[in-house]
Amino acid sequence: MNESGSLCPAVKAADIIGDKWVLLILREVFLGSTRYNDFQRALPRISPTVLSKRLKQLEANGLLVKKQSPGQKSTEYRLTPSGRELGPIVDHMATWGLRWARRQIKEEDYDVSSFMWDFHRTLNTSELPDGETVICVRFPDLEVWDSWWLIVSADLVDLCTDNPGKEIDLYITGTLGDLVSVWMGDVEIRAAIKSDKIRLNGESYITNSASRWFPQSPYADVRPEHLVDAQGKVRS
Amino acid sequence: MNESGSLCPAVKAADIIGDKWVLLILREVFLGSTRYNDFQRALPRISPTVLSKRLKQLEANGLLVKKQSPGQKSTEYRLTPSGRELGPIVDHMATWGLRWARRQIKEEDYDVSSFMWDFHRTLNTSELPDGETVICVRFPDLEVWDSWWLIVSADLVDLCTDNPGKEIDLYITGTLGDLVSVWMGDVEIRAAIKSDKIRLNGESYITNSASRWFPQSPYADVRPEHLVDAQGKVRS
DNA sequence: CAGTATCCTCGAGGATACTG
DNA sequence: CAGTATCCTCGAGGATACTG
Repeated sequence: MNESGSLCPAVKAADIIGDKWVLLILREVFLGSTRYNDFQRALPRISPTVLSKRLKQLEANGLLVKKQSPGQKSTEYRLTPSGRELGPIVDHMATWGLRWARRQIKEEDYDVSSFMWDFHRTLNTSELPDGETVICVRFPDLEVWDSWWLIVSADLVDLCTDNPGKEIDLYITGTLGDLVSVWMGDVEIRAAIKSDKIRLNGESYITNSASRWFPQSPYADVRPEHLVDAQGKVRS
Repeated sequence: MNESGSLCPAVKAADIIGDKWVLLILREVFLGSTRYNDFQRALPRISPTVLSKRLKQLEANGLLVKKQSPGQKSTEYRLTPSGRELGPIVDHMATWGLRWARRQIKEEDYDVSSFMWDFHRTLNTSELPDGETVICVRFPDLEVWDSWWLIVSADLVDLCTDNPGKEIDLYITGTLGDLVSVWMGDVEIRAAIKSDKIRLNGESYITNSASRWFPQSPYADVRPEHLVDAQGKVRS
């Protein structure tokens, strides 16, 4: 971006904001992130190099300013008036994504690693018993990365691809597609269990409360149709 | 784009529209372009490969549909409802560009070839005499591409980088920066001539009417401040 | 905490010629 | 007219380790 040398304002604007990461970084800023590590944490696997580069570009293009937080040594990225005026674009993009891109998501987009990352982040720990719960997720349809372990405590969910060697409290078994369907809210977990798409093996006090702790996308209950009516804003 | 495999709608949306060419192609569609060659003509040097690829992606992502025009053999790209909903984004982007990106345009963006391309497209031929007028533009500050020829007739302006060997009716001489300033509307042509930034040599009936035929950006008279008040829409 | 440095790969895209 | 095919280059970005 920014190398086209065009004198047309629209082309220039497309140069500046026509980039996936730029859009997502701006969205994070509007959602409240201000620091380098905020972005790194929030953005799915952006590399430090690319994040650094994009932040510099956003600064050079006058959408963000970098400043020291008063009294502290941490640096903050803040929106300039010019950047702030992109709010409607970012907002509209997120709304549009909710209304349309959801249907665009196809089987080939199901990447088990990013799914498991989302999955482990959205587990409702408060509905699981106190103490440590160890969950093993198994995908019989996959040849590699077919087993994952979640070590759940009150405030932390650890995701492992290697067997941690602990006693397993619960096994979740199902194809990637079926687990995604439930996670996305297209199929209810109870229905998936009933039709034997997903199997839960473990203590009944865990399996019986599945509909309360089973992870779901933040957008799972936002059906596109609802969104249209409600004109809802997007929060991640 | 589209390879991230993310299940987050906002990321998916950024994947789909977070691309310079996608944004510019959509803008063209909103401005009325429907055919491959329309886009090729309107978009500054998009290569046929990239244009073809982006159109396919836009189709695959459900923003455009490709169809045969009835009774004819030409194919048209038309907006789907999903694509149509991106109108506000494209509109806002163009407005934003007008308000902010104009100031972002820096000396290093001045590429003489793209400037001359814009320059030759915006020459007001109707204010020049009937018949052929040959104009030579010279940039004393450039070492390469320092001379350009425009062969102007009523309905056609030809841009050449080689001396066509015709008799020159008018010489325009000035630095790239000064010519850009006038073209962008930051400096009036009469003022530039008065201060000797730009020199016109030729028949007085041409030089005297410079303010009528001298090329200007379509955005030259849209001062950012005006745009704020008027909430104007962008037309290229 | 907020990045930079380094190395490496691969694929995007430019140029050009060609085609139903 | 609406693209495709081919070839080539170069630079974007991933991974990883390191730093004031």
